Order: sequence, then C-alpha cells, then structure tokens
Amino acid sequence: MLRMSKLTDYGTLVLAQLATTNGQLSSAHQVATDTRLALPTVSKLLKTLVRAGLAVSERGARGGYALSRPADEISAAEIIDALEGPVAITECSSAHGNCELEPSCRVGGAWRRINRRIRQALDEVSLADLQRPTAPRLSPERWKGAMLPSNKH
Amino acid sequence: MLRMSKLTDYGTLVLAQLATTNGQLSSAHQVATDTRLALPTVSKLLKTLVRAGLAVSERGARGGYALSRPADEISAAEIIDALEGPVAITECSSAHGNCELEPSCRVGGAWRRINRRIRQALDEVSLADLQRPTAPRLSPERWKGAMLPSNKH
DNA sequence: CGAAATAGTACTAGAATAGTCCTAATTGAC
DNA sequence: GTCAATTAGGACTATTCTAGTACTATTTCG
Repeated sequence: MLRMSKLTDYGTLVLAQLATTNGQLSSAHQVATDTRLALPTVSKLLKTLVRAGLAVSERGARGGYALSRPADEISAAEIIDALEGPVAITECSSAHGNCELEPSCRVGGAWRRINRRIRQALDEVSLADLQRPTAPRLSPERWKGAMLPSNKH
Repeated sequence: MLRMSKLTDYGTLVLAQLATTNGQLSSAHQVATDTRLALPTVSKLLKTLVRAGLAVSERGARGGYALSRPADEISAAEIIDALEGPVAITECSSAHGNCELEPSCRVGGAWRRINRRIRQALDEVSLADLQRPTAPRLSPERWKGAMLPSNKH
C-alpha cells in the first residue's frame, strides 16, 4: 500500500508534540502521555530521532528532549529518512547494483522519476505544516473526552 | 522506506512485457521467460492483474494474457492499487475510523494532503511512460527541472 | 480424449516490524 | 555522597506481512 511504517507515523506525532513546547525539554514520559503512545515505544523513537539529529536530548534528573531546529525547518522527508531510511519506492530507486534484473529492466528510470517527485512533495512540507490543522482545532478539553479506555501496550 | 512490495515491482515488469506484444496473447510461461521472473510468481501476478481489470486472459490450449487497454491508458496508480491496495502512506490516509488516535491526531490532515500529491504523481504516469525510460512522452520540460546530475539509467 | 493453458485457493518459510525489557550512564536534589 | 529521575544502548520476542510454492479444478484446442 505504499505506506510508511507505524513507527514513522508515531514518530511524527512525537515530533509534533515536541514542537508545541517552544524549546523546553519534555521527558519521554511526558511525550508518551501527551501523544497517548506507549512509553517504551516513544522512548525508542526519541532515541532514534536524536541520533538522526532531529531532536536533542539532555540526560539526568531534569533531562528530556526537544527539537533540534524550529519546526518549520524540519521536513517530512527528513522525518521519514530518519525513521525508515531513504525514501525509495522500489529497491532500485535510491541505489544501484542490488537488482539482478537491472541490465534488462526497462522501467527503472521511470520509477526513479516518480520517486523524485514524491520526495519533492515530502520536502516541501515541514513539521510546522504537519502540525497546522486543516479543520478547526480541537481544544485540549475535547481531547480528554476522547481518551481511550485502556492505554496499555 | 516508503516502498512498494517486490511483487508490485515485478507486476510492472510483467505489464510492461505485455505492452510489447501489441494485443497478442502471451502465455504465463512466455512472460516469465521474457522477464526472467519465476513462473509461479508471474502466474500469480497475472491472475491478480486480470482480477483487477488491467489484463485480460483467455483459457485453454492457446490461451494467454494481454493488456485490457492500451498502455497509455493504464496509470502507475492503478498498477499499485491492483497489486497492493489503495495508495496510503499512513493507515488513516485513505480511510477514516481505523485509528484510535484520530480524535487527538493533529497531523492526519497533512498526511492526507501529501498522500494526495503522491497519488497525483502516480496518476500522471502511464504504463507507456514507464516503458519509455529515457524519453517521457508528455512535456519533457516538466521533468527537466527535477533531473539530478547523476541520473544513470 | 489428452495436452496446454488459466483459475482459484491454501499453505509454508522467511523477513520485517512492532513492541518490550534490561542494564549502564548521567545529572540534579537533598 | 547517595538517591531518584532520566536518557542511551542494545538484546530479545512475538506478531504480522511478504514471497514464493503447490495442488486441484476448469477451459479450450486439436
């Protein structure tokens, strides 16, 4: 279905959450609560995001995470790159040499063009754009009402 | 990595092969030979493509497969739809109601917009274009801007 | 009838994904 | 200095998805 993994999706939520704190540190626990995702998952994602340079962290008792840059300087493409590697709809879209069929493959070039256009679309959208709701924004009170019965995981 | 499955990739090769026969029937065996893919795999793909309406088949001793329409009337989006279901980079990109987080999700709308653009890119490319790796038929200017320096193939 | 071909479906093995858990390192507070 | 809170890193497991195979039934030509 040409889709991102769930973790990438969750990672976007995590980043969007960090974008709301205006540079202040949030603990993994805090982020997990706010996004309603399981703590271990959020923790894993945050580590990955730090390693990818999209977030920064501070250790210790009052440590936590924050965005490494303003939300409008982080693109959707970067987020996907960070969480699932380079965008490539076919295996041969990004790198050469892995495909035995390549010498006789007549369609590779076109997929690469399509890939580039997808990449372009993802480059043009920033985290700030992702955060910006299209529909009227829901108030925090409304979210509480939508709280799930059991947030186990 | 935001990618299609291998089968979709192979399916494109299979369709591209059918597009070379000018409406004449090819047996699964023939297609497998020409594409260098395994026969059972090709066979499975062809069945799927027929069910999706992209190919037609004729049974019996001199049966085989052919495209259901001219190659320039089959879009990349249709091929992906046929082989891996609707294009949807996130689970909530195509349909509502499956995501528990949706009530509190602030990024869904934006992913849907991105999804629409990707879909658009895939709609604009036909099987005939896919087959034509070096020279896209429709307005070459459209592609030139996006050309990267090291674009072999 | 028998050979050649597609149709349909069920199954298996392997890979990738999602998620959890444990231990170490770091920092602030008392 | 010790304790508690927190991130870092990695190992591990369970589950889901994908790719590929196999088998049986059906159709058609000669």
